[in-house]
Amino acid sequence: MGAAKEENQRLRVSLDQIMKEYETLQQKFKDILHQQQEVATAVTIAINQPPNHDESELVSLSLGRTATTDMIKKDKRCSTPPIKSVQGLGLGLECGKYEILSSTQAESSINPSQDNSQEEAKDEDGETWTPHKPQTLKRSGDDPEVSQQNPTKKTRVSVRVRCETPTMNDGCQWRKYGQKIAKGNPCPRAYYRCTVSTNCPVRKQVQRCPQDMSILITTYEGTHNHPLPASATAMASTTSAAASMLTSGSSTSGSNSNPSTSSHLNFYLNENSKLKPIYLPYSSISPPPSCPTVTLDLTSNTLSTSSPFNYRSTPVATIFPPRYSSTNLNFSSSDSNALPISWSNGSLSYGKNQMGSLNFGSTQPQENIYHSFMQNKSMMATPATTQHSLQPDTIEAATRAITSDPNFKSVLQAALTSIIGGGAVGSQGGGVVKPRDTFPVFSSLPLTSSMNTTTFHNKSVAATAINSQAAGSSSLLIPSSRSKSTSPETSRDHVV
DNA sequence: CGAGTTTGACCCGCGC
DNA sequence: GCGCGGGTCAAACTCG
Repeated sequence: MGAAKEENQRLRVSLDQIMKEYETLQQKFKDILHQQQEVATAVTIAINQPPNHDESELVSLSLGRTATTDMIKKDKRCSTPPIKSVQGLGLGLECGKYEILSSTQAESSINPSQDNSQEEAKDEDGETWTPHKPQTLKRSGDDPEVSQQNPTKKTRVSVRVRCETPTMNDGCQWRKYGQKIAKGNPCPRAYYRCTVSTNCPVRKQVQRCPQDMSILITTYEGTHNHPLPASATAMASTTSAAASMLTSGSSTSGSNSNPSTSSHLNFYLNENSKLKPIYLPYSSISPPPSCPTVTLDLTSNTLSTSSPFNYRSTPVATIFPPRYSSTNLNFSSSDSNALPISWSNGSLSYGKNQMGSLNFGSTQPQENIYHSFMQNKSMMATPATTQHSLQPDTIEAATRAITSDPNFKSVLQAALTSIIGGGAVGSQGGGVVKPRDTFPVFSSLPLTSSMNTTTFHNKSVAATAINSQAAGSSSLLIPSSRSKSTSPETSRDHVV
């Protein structure tokens, strides 16, 4: 948040400066024009210098705003700096709108992500994993580099979630084709392939985390070559966004201090600033280094009952079918209109109803909350205690690192907006964040007071919120020991 | 009976 | 070249 505020301040200052220069230039231009009018005849001046031409030239100084000419006309001779400053600030806050707009345009015109192109080249010319493939603008210099690094490597997306069921319902149809006991993990690894389409190349591996049996690790690989069910779009979007992050943002940082060490970006959906990750850089499920992997870690295992947001203490019933436990990751849809998407992995769930509202809240009954809480507490005492605790400075450095990565921001933005927007994109006008169930990322936003009651007319607003939040929220933390020193070029695994 | 699961065998890449 | 381990195949089996 601090970084975002500073950036806002910088933008505001620069905008003010530009506006002053603009006014100065305008005044000079007026003077010149006036002098010319005095020297030349009134008729020739009127012909050679039509006012519109002048104004159109001035538009180019508008710092990338939409810069309608009528606005220039309004400002033409009487500048209104305060209003413009607000506009300029609004520009910064609404950059997500611009990006989403651009990405929407990109969806129809630009070939999605690098990994998709790789997979399409390798597998088949199927559809992309998701229409909500995030597009990070202006990173053309990155992707070719990535493609050179991994010309034929498939990008995997691993999702870690607390789930009691053997497999999580992500909306797709899967057929199990094999099972293997991996070395170092007593839990067997199951292999599934997508059966929505007969020749769909997408496969997934499901395995329990050896350190914490309640954690289900699902690794997706490949790109669907068929339209996805609505209930599967969210997961697909998320995973593809994460994969895109890996492929797009993996060439920006410097050298890796430890090439053999995977780089992990831990995105903890957690309201608690104290990070207690279950952090398994060398889990046996980790694929070989030849396969870059993004890990979506949704196993946030802390629960702060004193949290001001308290989103877990406001259970939202009937968001997902009751047959799923509180630790279930559920993308199934029990209603064609409603799309109950609940990542109720003990700390996060979200759902979108017909109104497109967004619930980042617990869906579990109170007694389950207690059990989950106790479970989480116990689990915090076992594997989490083996993790190194983060110092505030490292958290700050990590936050700075993560916020300095535009690829991550855009991808995270796209991922979350794809979830938030879901099927309502363009049709239902977005969602409403419920104040009490507000996802912690939203909660600590400076815009919270308005966002709590504001309909997301554009999913990008939420994306911008996420994006802004990424600048300093305690919900978004990185173990700095890795994020600072590792390079995505040589690090293939990313825990998000 | 068809669809899905199980499970041993097989293939293949990688490290030594 | 060999062994190991991950990934896949496919026949047998189960279930609705």
